[in-house]
Amino acid sequence: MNINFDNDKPIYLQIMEYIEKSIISSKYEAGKKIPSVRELSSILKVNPNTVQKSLSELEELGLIYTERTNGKYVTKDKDLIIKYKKMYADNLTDKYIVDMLEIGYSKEDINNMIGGMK
Amino acid sequence: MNINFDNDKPIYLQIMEYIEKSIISSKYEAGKKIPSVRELSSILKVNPNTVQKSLSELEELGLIYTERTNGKYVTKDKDLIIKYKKMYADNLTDKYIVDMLEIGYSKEDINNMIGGMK
Amino acid sequence: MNINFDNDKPIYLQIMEYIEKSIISSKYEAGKKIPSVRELSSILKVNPNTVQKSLSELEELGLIYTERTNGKYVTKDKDLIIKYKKMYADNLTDKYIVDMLEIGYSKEDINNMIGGMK
Amino acid sequence: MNINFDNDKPIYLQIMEYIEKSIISSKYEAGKKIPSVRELSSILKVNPNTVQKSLSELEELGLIYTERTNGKYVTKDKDLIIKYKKMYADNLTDKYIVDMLEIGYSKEDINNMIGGMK
DNA sequence: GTGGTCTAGACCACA
DNA sequence: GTGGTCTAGACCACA
Repeated sequence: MNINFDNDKPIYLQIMEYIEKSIISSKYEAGKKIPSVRELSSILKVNPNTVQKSLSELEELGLIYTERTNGKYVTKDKDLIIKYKKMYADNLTDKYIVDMLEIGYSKEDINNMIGGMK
Repeated sequence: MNINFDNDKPIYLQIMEYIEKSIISSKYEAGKKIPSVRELSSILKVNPNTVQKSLSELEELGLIYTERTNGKYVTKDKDLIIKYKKMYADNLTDKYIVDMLEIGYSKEDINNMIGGMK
Repeated sequence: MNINFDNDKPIYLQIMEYIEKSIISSKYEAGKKIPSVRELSSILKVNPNTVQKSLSELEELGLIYTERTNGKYVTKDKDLIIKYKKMYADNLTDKYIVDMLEIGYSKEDINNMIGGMK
Repeated sequence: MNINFDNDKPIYLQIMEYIEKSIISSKYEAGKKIPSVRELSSILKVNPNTVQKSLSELEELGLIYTERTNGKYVTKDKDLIIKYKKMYADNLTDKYIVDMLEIGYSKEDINNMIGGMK
């Protein structure tokens, strides 16, 4: 479960997305503690400041919260997680379809490609 | 036909992708002249150097070529354009499916979402 | 260890060639860090952007690689360096001989001139 | 006897060199008329102004001269041509040897490469 | 008018 | 401190 960082996007955003995905896919479960900044920074081989920034962003979204001196936790609000999960999937899908239409594929083409992947 | 620049990605890459899409969707046709650096830079409201960089990258891919003092043209090689179009669509599709699977959707879920969009 | 820039050739190409020569002659050794963009630009008295462009070209050749926020390094692939060295020498030699033949020197003349330099 | 123009060098210089070579190799003979600006520009597929500039430079070197309303001629001074030929060959040879030494070839290596070409 | 190169200099992400 | 991106703007070669 490694990140292959994309040189063309800020690392902190890529980490943020990585953790968001871990939450909405229940890899990090509601209410459970997430790895410490130090652990994450050593796993991901990035500077702790960078991890810190990613986590602050997620805290603003309400997906994690901090217990002082104790660590950071995934929100207990399962509905919120589900809401973000749905938003995330809808965004992916919309963006995917728009991109395909823009380069000249029809909805039927798309259905065939997706169906063919089964 | 505007670009809404995404702050989290270099502008030159976004322009590059925009023009690549214009080519593989035949908005810019094989062998035809593309707008000059100055035109593009004034349409897109970016510096000519930035456009220049985007176009250099596309030239490296072989999708455009330069006629000295005359302008830049879409490649005449239609097969190459088709190849890039196919690659582009495959990448979008693969990435979309992997992303969806990673956050916990099944292939059936995906088919439903895509089918539902019809 | 200076470059006398030739007015009739883009500076970035001359810098590129200068660094390529430094690498294939092992002045810059495999795997070692090369001077930073800022250092080079101050040594060579050119704009950092110009140096940047030269180094991008070398990166495309695979002769150097970038470590994010850390610096640029000569490739560790010694075979690649040797390959470029051989190519460079072969090109020089071929071009030299063709040029000499074109202006009317025979192979024997050339051998005499080269031999005479000993 | 075509020129493959090198994009990285002014065309007028490449043409100038091409004609200089034609003169010192006696392809254009001493005292003989050289092709007109129009002919050259149509052969080389470049703008007449560009050819004009190349010829002016050669005229400054004394290698050609203009007969008003009649055309341009190679100098009648055969010694001058020989002098330029020798200079040209010496320059090529010096530059070649310096380049090879700089990337780490010995004089012996060079002799072997040149000898091997026989 | 067209592309290409270059400079001065700012600002960003990251260590 | 390190590389990367971007702008404003100048100047060049060539048609």
